[in-house]
Amino acid sequence: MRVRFAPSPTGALHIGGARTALYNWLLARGDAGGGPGELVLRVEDTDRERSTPENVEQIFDALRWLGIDWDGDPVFQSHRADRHRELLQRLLDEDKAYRSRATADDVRAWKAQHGDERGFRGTADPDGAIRLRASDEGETVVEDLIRGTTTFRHEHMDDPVIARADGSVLYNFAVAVDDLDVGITHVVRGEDHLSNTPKQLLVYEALGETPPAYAHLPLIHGPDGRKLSKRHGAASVQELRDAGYLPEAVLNYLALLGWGHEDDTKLSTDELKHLFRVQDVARNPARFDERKLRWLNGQYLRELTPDELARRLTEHTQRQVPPQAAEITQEKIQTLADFWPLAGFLFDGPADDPAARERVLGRDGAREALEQARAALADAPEPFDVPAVEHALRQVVEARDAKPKDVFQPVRLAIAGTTVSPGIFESVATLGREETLRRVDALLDASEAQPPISV
RNA sequence: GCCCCCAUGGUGUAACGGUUAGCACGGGAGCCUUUCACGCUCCAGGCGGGAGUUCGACUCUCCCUGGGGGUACCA
Repeated sequence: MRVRFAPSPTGALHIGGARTALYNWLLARGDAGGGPGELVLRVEDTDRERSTPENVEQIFDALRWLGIDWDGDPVFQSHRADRHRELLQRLLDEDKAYRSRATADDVRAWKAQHGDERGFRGTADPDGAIRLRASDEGETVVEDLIRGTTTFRHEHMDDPVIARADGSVLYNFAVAVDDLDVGITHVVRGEDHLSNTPKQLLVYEALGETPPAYAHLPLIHGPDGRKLSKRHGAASVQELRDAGYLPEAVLNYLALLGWGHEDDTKLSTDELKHLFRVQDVARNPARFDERKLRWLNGQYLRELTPDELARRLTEHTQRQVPPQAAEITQEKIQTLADFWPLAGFLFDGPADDPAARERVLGRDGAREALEQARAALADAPEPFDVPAVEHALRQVVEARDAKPKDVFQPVRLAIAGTTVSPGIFESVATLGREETLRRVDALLDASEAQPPISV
C-alpha cells in the first residue's frame, strides 16, 4: 500500500490537512495495510502565486512536530512540468484532448442553449486551453472506500480543462499523472475532491492506465458548523502548538474527528496504528471542538514525568522551568500555556491583585494568622520540604483553632499575590524559606502602611 | 442554476433490521478539599420530517427539509 499526502503550500497546515496527513500516515505505518506501507509527500505548488518556500517549510515543520514522517524526498509538482507536458502532448496527438478558446462566458452561453445540466462540449481551435474529450455517453463511477459507489453521468460533465493555453497543466491532470507515476495505490483525501474525481478518472482512462483506490474523508467544520477558518480560533497546527497543546494529544484528537473506536477515547499513537481502518471513517462532517482537545491534552499532560513536563514547558515558554515547579502544576493545567498564569509568581514575584488582597486580608484575624504562619515557617526544621511546610502551617491552624483556609489563603496571597495557585505547601516549599519569608514580610509591611478600608 | 455528498443528544462517535440506543467532551447536582484543578458518584439530554419495505426499522428505499462540496485557463 502506497499512499500520499499532497498539500498545497498556500499557508499554514490546517487541521483538516493535518488529519488527512494523519490518516494516510496511519495507513502507511499501521496494521490496516496488511504489510509495510509507504507515505509519499507531494507538494502541489503549481499555483505559483501562493506557493512560497516559507509556506512549504511551515508545512514540513508542522508534520514533523506531529511526528508524521514520510518516505523519500518530497516531490514538488512544479518540478514535474516536463513529464506533464509529455503526456499532455500524447493526449493531443491521440485526439483525446483538444485546444479550445472557449471562455467561461462561452460555456454559460452554451448551457443556456443546451440546458444547465448538460456538460459543455467545445470544438477544436488552433490554440487555447486544453480540454479532455468527455463523451455524452456512459458514466464514470467512483468506488470510494468510505462512501461506496457514486455515479457521474458523462452527459453532466463538461469537457474538463486540463491545461492552460501556455501548456502548464491544471490540478486535475497533474494529480492523476503524479499519483500514477509514483504508483500510489490509495488516494485518501478530503471530500472536497470527490466531485473532481471523475475528471481524474477520465485522465486515467485517456492515458490507458488503471486508477488507484479512493477514500474521501468528511470535511472538518468550525464549532458553528461552517467551514473552519481563522475566526474560529486555532485552526492550524502551528496555532495549536502555540496554544500549548501536546503533539500526541493533537494527534489523538484529530484521529477522533471522523472516526471512533468503540468506547475508547484516549488512544495512543501505537493503538491508533493498530486500530485505524479507512473503511470505518465516518461520512458526515465533524466539528472541531477545542474543549474536548483541552480535556484530552490535560490527560496527556498528567502522564508526563516531571522532567519531561519541565522540558516541554521550558520549550514552550522559552524560560527555564525546573521539574519541581512543573510537577506542582501538573494536575492543574490543561495546556502548556496554562502554566505561566498559574505558576509565574514563583519566578516573577507575586501578582498584583488588589481585590484578592482586600478579600483575604479583610477577614478577621487574617493578619494575625499570617504573622503566626511566618513564625512557624521561620522555625520549621530543615529540610524545608513539603512535609515540613505542611506540618508548620497545620500547627498554626490547630493553634488558632481556625479553618485551614483562614491560614492558607493569607500565605497564598503573600507568595502568589492572588488567591489561585498550586498547592500551598508545594508552592511554599518550591519557593524556599528565604523567599517565602521575604514575601510574607513584604505583604505585612504593605498592609500595615495601607490598612484595608473597613466598611 | 446545475452536479454530487452528508444527516444518532450542544459536540465527537458506537450499535447497523429486534438493545433500557453505549462511550467521551461539555452542562447540572453531590463527594473530596487549602484556592484552582484533578479524581469519584449521580442526573438531564439524541435517532431532522414524511411516506414506504418488513412480523419488526436509527439501521433498507423514495421524497422533503437542512447542512456541505464541486461547478476556474485555483489547488
